[in-house]
Amino acid sequence: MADNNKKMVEAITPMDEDFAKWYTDIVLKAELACYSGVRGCMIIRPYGTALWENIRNDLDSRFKALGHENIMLPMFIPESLLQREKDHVEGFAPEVAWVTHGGEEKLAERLCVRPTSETLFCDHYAEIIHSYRDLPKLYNQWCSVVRWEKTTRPFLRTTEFFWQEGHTMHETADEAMEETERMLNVYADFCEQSLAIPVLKGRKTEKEKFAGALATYTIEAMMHDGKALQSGTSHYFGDGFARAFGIQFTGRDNTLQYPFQTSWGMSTRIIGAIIMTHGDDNGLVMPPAVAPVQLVIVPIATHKPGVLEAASALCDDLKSVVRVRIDDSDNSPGWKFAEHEMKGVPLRLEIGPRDIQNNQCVIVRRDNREKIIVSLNEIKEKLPLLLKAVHDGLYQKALARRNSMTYTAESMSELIELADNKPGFIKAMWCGDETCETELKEKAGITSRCIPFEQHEVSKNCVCCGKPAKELVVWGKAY
RNA sequence: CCGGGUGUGGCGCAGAUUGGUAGCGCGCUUGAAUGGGGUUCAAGAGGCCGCAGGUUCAACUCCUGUCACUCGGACCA
Repeated sequence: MADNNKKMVEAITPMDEDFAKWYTDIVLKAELACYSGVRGCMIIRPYGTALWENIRNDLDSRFKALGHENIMLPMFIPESLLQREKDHVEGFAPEVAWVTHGGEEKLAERLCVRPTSETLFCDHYAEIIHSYRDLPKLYNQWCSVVRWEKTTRPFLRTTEFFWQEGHTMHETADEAMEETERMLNVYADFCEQSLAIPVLKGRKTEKEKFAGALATYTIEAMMHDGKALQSGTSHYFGDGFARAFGIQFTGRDNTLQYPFQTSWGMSTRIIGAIIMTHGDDNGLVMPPAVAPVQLVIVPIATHKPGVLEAASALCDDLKSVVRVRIDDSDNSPGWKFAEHEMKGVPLRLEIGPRDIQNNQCVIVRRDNREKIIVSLNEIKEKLPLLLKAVHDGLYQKALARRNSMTYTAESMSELIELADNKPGFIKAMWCGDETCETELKEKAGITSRCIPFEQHEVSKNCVCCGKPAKELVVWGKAY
C-alpha cells in the first residue's frame, strides 16, 4: 500500500516541498487550464470551463433571485471616457491595454480594453436614468477584462480574466449601502454553501480599497499555505461617479438628484481558491455543488461478460440524481483511480463481477478516501447524502485549518515573530493611521486583509504605534 | 519593471565544459493477455534541438539579440 501511494504522488509535486509548483501541477494535470501562445493568458480547458459554468450558473441564479438583470457592454473604452473619474483612472491607467489602430488606420482617440466597466455603465446610466421611477437599476455583466499585470499565474492573476461585474444605481445612499452589503453576503454564502470555502467578511482599509470607491468590502479566504486570497468584493461608490458622469434623476420631491452606486465582482480567480483550499497531494478536490463530475463509475474487469453493461446501465440510471460519468477506457482500474482523484471527482463508484453478483457497489470519497459498500437498491438515496458529507467534510477541514492558523498579536515584536514564522492570519489592533499600515508592510511583510465585521478587542492599543486602537484588523500575506 | 532559473518528439529529462546535424524514461499506435490502487509482453510511429542573427568547413553545443515560462522582489483588485 505504501508503495502504491508513493507511485501515485510522484506525478504531483508535494505541497510541502514547493507550494507554487504544486499549484501549477494541479492546474495543468487536472486539465483545468494550460498556457496559451499569448503572454499572461491561459486557455481554460473544457474541465475548467465546466467548473466555471457551474460557478457562473449558481451565482447567476442568486443574482437573479434578487432582481438583477444581465447586460452586455462593449469591451472597449474610449480614453476620454476612462478619464472621467480621477481616482479611477489613476488606479487603472498603469495596467490597461490600448488599441491604437483600426486596420491600418490610426485611431483619432485610442481605446482601452476594459479593465473593469464602471465608466461604461455610468455612461449608459446617464442616458437611461431620469426619474426616481427608473431606480434602482440592478445590472450585472458576465465578461472578460484585461489588466496588464507584470507577473501572472493561472487563475490567480492573468492578463485576461473572466468574471461578473454587478453595477447598481440607487435612489438613496442607504439603499446603495444595503446593496453593497447584500451582495457581499451573496458571495460569502456562495463560497460557504457551494464551494465549501469559509470566508472572512470585512471592510478594506483606505489603502487597499478599490480606485474610486468610498468603501470596499471583501471576503477573504485562507489558502493551504496560510496566504489570503481575496475571493470577492463589493464596493460602495456614493455618488462620486454619478457626479463625474452627470447621472441625474428627478426625485420624489421634484428636485434633481444624483443616484448612489455600487459594484461587485467575482472572477475565475475563485477557481484558484478552490484548488488551494481543498486540493491535496493527490490532486484537486472539487466541492460537490460545482463539480463538473460528481460521481465517476469505474467498472472492474470489463472483459468479463455483463460488467460493462451493468455499469453503463447504472450510469444511465444515476443521471437523474448526480452528474455522473463512466470511465470505460482501457486503462487499468488503478490508473483510473489516480486520474479521477487528480481531477478531484468527489465520489468514485467501483463495480465489478463480485459486486454485480451481490447487487452492490463500492463507493470511495475523494476527501477522506473512505470506502463503503452500498446496495444498488439504495444507491440513489445514498448519493446525495454522500455528496453532502463530502461538502461538509471539506468545509470543516478548511475551517479548522483557518482557525488553527489564525493568531493574535499584541505587540510589534510579537507580530513580526508571527509574520516571519507562522503562515496565516494575524489579528491585531490598529489606530487607523495609514503610516502604521505601511510600517507593518515594511517591517513584517504583511498587509491588512480586512477590518472584519465581527470585531473584538485583542488589546487596547495599536500594535504598531501604541496609540489608542480604533479597530481590529486581520493581517497577512496575500495572493 | 529588477534579479535568478529554464526552453531538446505529447510530457519529464540527458547530450553542451572537450562543435562533427540527437538519446533515455513515460506517453502514443497496433496486437495479445490482464483488470478491486498508475498491469504486462511484443512490434511500431514520432524531434532538427523556443525564435532570429553571428562565428565556423561544420552549431543542440560558442557569441549576440529576442520571445515565452518560472522563482524571488517591486507593482497590483
